[in-house]
Amino acid sequence: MRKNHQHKQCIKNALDRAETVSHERDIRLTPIRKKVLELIWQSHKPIKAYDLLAQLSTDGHIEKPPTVYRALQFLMENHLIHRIESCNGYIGCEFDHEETDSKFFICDHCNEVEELREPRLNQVLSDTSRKRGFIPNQFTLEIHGTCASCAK
Amino acid sequence: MRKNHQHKQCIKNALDRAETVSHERDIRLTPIRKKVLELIWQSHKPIKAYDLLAQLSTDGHIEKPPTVYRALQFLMENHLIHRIESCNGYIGCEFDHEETDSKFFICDHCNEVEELREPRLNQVLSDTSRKRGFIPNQFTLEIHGTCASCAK
DNA sequence: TATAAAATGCTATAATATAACATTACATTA
DNA sequence: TAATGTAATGTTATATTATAGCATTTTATA
Repeated sequence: MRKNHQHKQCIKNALDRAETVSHERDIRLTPIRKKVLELIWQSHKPIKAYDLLAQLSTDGHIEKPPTVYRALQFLMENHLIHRIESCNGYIGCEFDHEETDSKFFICDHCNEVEELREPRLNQVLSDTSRKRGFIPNQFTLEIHGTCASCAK
Repeated sequence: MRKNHQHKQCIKNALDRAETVSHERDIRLTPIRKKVLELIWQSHKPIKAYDLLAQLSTDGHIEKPPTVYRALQFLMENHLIHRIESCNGYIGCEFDHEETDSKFFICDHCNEVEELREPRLNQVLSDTSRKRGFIPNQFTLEIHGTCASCAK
């Protein structure tokens, strides 16, 4: 669990940032998309598509899978969220980046995820690739283990 | 596509190695498990569970999903194959390692996958983790891009 | 051989994701 | 502002990936 962390503010920052980049890029953060983004930001644990679907549904109205998958696709294309492959879940993007990289620490105790931005690491990954004649296009790094709080 | 590569020999090496470690570790490489491993080694592209299932089935007998998923689980637990998360597919393990690391180059043109063993990279990943107070347990790295053959 | 453990067989179903087409909302410009 | 094209959403159906649970068979060993 993250310490020293005002999560309400964290959510607000994320949504504000999303609004900002949407204006900048002239893309449409529609109510559905914004709601999905907000639900994803409720925690720092990856959330699954069908959990989002359940939370989007109300007594009067049950959302259908394509609704949430389309919103997820939009949010991923615009680098506002990432998919955590090893969890089949989705997480808010913590950085304002354009690259498609996806690098995370995933705590197997509390399930929280922390995004990793480390230019030096990207450099090492690039170098390692090129040394092998491989032209990298996207790095997906998922480091499972125990986070600082859980290790105490 | 890999060059300078005698794939029949490559398959044979892999299966021989599997036999050897099975004896060493006193685990049972049963006919089903061996057949699945052999099918996985037919290429260096990740193969999907239901494609394996189809190939295991004959005119007279259709295999059921648990059969293949159990074989896959056994092979993964014993580090004989890896799951490529970003492809929902399975690939033969190219190294004789005990760690649970899973590090790959994945060519988005020919779909071939090459496993990466690079102690220095592991060191960097470990260091980066520990610097953040994260105790790593398993690295999953999937580098998508263009392989040397396809780049020519 | 008797027995326990491991492996396999089998049915059903859960969990994740997309195709295809209809409808509605929005943006642009005639 | 009406006409039009594009983007977004609604809806139904279905594809894909994976596991639970229990019965039966095989294997290892007492």
